Amino acid sequence: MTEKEAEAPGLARLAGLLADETRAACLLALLDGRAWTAGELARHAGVAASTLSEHLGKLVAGGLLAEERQGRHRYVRLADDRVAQLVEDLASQVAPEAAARRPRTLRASSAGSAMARGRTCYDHLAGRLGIAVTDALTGLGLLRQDTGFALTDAGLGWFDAAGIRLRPTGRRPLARACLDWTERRPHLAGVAGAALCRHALDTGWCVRIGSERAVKVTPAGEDALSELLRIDPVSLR
Amino acid sequence: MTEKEAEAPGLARLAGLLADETRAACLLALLDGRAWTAGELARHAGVAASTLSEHLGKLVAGGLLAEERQGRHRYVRLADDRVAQLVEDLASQVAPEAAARRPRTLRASSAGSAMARGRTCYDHLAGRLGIAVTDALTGLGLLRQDTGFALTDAGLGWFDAAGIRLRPTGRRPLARACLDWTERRPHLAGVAGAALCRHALDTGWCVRIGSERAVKVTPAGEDALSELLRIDPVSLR
DNA sequence: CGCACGGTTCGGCGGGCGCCGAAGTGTGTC
DNA sequence: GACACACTTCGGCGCCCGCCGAACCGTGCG
Repeated sequence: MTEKEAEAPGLARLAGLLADETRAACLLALLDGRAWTAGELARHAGVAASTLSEHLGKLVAGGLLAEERQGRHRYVRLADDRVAQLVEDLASQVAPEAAARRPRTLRASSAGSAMARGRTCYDHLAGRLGIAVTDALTGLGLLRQDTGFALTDAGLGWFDAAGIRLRPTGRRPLARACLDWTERRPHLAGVAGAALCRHALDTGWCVRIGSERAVKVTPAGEDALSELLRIDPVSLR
Repeated sequence: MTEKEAEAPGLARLAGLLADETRAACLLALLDGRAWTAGELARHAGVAASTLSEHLGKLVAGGLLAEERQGRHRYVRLADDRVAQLVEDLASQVAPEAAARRPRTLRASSAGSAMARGRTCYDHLAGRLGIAVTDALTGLGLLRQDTGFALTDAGLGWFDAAGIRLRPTGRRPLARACLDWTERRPHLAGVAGAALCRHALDTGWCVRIGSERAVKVTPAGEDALSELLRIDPVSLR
C-alpha cells in the first residue's frame, strides 16, 4: 500500500467535485465542448447566480474547468479532453439506470431523437451518426475493434486521402473508444475522432441544429459519407 | 439537452460514493482484485467497524461492490472490471498531485519501490514489470499503441503460442490501456492483460510478495520473459 | 455620466452525512 | 451452554456544504 493511501484524499476530493448535482449538470452541459457563460449555466442548472459562481470557483480550482474572462462575462469550458473523458466515462457508467426513465414530453422526445440521430460528444461525433461512422470504418478494415481499439495502416491512409490531418498532440491517443450513452456501443474518440468531427463540421458534412449538441447530416454529407465510407444515407435519417 | 439532465443526479450520486476519503481508501485497497473482510477494511481505513459497515452498505447498494457472506465474515470485492477501471481512471487523474509528496519513511520507501518494480492493478500487471511487458509486446509488433491500443494478428498468435487462452467475456475489450500511476505510462489491461497476469501467477513467472499487491519475478519468470518477449531480466530488478 | 447587467462576496440558514460508542444479532469455538 | 468475535443498528454529535438574497464590484451602453 504505502503511497497508495496518499491517493485516497485526492480521489475523494476529485470525486467530491463531481458529487454535486448542480456541478454535475454543468459538466454534462459543457460536454458539448464549447464555452458557456456563468449565467447560462446558472439558468441551465436552475440555481441562483451566486450559487453557481461558487461552484465554478471550485471546479476551476480543482482543474476541471478552464476559464476565460471577456469583458463582464466569464466563460468556462472543460479544461481538457482528459476531463471530458472522465465525465463521459462516469456518465456512461450511470446510463443503465438513466435509460429506464426516458422521454416524457413530446418536445423532449423529439429533441431526444435528434440527439439520438447525431450529436457531438465533447469534440467527436456520437449518436447513430457516430456509431455509423465507427462501424463503417471498422467494416472497411480501417479501424480495429476486435482486439482493442486502434486504426489500421489502411485507416491512416484513409484519413490522409480524405485530407484529414491527424496531428498527435501530447499524450492523447490517436484512437480511443467512447461509450455512447444512447446506443450503448463504442464510437471513435481521441485525436482521430476529433479531427473527423471537425472536418465534418468544417466541410459541411453536417451542421449543428440550433444551439444544442445535436447535428444533422447535410445532403453533401450524405454523398461524402456514402462515397468515402459506404454508409447508407437512409440509416442516418 | 433534454434527457441529458436526467443524468446529472445519477452522476452526482455515483461520484458521491467515491467522494468520501474512507470509501475511497476502501476502493483503492480493493483494487488488488481480492476480497477483503469488513474488519480488514476498517483497520486499513482507520475507522470504527460500525462506521465502515455503513460505508460498505452504501457501496454495495450503489453497485460498486459485490459482497459474499461467509460465516461471520462479510467479504467484499469490486463488483466488476468496469468499477475497477473507473477507480483506476479516477486515481490516475489524481496521480499528478499525489506524485509530489512521495515516500517519506524508509519502510514506505522500500515497500514503495517493490510496488514500483511490479504489482497487480486489479487483475493485470502494472509497475515497471507491467510497462516492460507492454513495451516488449509493442516492440515485437504484437501490440499496437501508435494508432490506438490493440493487439495485432501476430499478437493473437503470440498469446495462442504461449498457451494463454483469450476468451472474450461480455463487453470487456480484449486489450485496453490502463495508465500506470508510478510510471505515468499506459500498460496492458483488458481481457488480454488479465489473462497474461493470471498466466504469470499460475505458471510461477512471478509471485506475490507478502499480502500486498506487489509481485516479484522469479528466475523461471525471467527465463520465460526473456525468451518469449526478449525482456532483459536486469531491467526487472 | 448614469444606469443596466454579469458576476462575486458575504452572512445566515438548513439539511445531509461521517463519526463514534453502546447495545444487539448471529456465528463459530471451547 | 458460555464465551469470543465479526458485524450491524441506533442515537446523538458536530461539521461541512449547498442554497439564497442582499450588498458590492466592474464592464458596457445609451
